[in-house]
Amino acid sequence: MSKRKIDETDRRILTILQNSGRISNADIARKVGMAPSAVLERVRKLESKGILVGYEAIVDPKSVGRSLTAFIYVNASEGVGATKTGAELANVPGVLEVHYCAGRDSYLIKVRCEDTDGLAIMLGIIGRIETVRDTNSTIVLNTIKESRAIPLGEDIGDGF
Amino acid sequence: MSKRKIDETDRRILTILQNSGRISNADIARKVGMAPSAVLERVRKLESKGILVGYEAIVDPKSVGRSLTAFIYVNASEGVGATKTGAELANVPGVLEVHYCAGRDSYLIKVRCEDTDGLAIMLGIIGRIETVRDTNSTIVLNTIKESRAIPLGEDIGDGF
DNA sequence: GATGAAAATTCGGACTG
DNA sequence: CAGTCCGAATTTTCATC
Repeated sequence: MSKRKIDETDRRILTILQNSGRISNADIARKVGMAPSAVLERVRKLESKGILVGYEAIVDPKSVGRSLTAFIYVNASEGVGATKTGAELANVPGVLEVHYCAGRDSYLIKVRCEDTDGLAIMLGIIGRIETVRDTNSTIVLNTIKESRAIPLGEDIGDGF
Repeated sequence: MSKRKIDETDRRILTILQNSGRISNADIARKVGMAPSAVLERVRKLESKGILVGYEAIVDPKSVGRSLTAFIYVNASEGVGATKTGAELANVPGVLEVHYCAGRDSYLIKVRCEDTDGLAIMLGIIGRIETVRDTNSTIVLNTIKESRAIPLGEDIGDGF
């Protein structure tokens, strides 16, 4: 079995890639002070181990007519362990995240649409899912930070 | 002023990059059936227009000791328009998203930590921010979908 | 589209724990 | 010896015309 832990070099590579996913392999090598071939080997290994899952370009939502962000609690009437509602929610266009949450017995989803009219349309689509009982929306006025980059300082990711 | 609207080719390029941000320019060109130079020119233009904001590698949170995702409503006692609390929240390690929300007069933040102990530590840090009144946490049991990729079908991104 | 420069990729061999 | 790194050779891509 392969080692589970990643070392300091892996952390540096991952941090670089999290912040600029399209940087060239040669540039990563320069930054970490290693040969490009060695860096590439590590990246491939991180990918095959499932640590590096993928790469996403970040599109400005406002530029493509998705100015409004909202979080919606979706209360579902399905048996514990059922995942049908979650899968259906995930398929609704504009639904970016679907999380099943403790306590509330419901899903928390993150959506993007053009405006409040678009949100109303989405809520209509969601409300028409058979297992959905009701929804509770929170509209985002202003996003201060939005990232997927996980801090990888050795003190944080590893230490406790 | 440059054109605000993006055309079908831009949408195809953006969709490809959203799903595989590290694909080579030549491969994009093959997929859209254009010359690499033309594709590169479009990508550069999308970047300079602020439509393509950046590129992120996606790291599996569980692989780096961040298995627990939680959403926290943070109630702040600050004047309308003040952004200090939001900025402070954004600086807390493990806080990935900070949204200022309508209605609740509070921030909704998304955090990742190792476990419930780590969450307790984060809540302590957040609670120590002067303007923070109280917090309300929702722990994620299971994430069905999590993406930043915005659907760019012409019907959706453009049509209404 | 062509062309020189740069980068990605492959692979054998060396070094290390 | 398994894992990692280097460096040279080859293929591919990039950037500029």
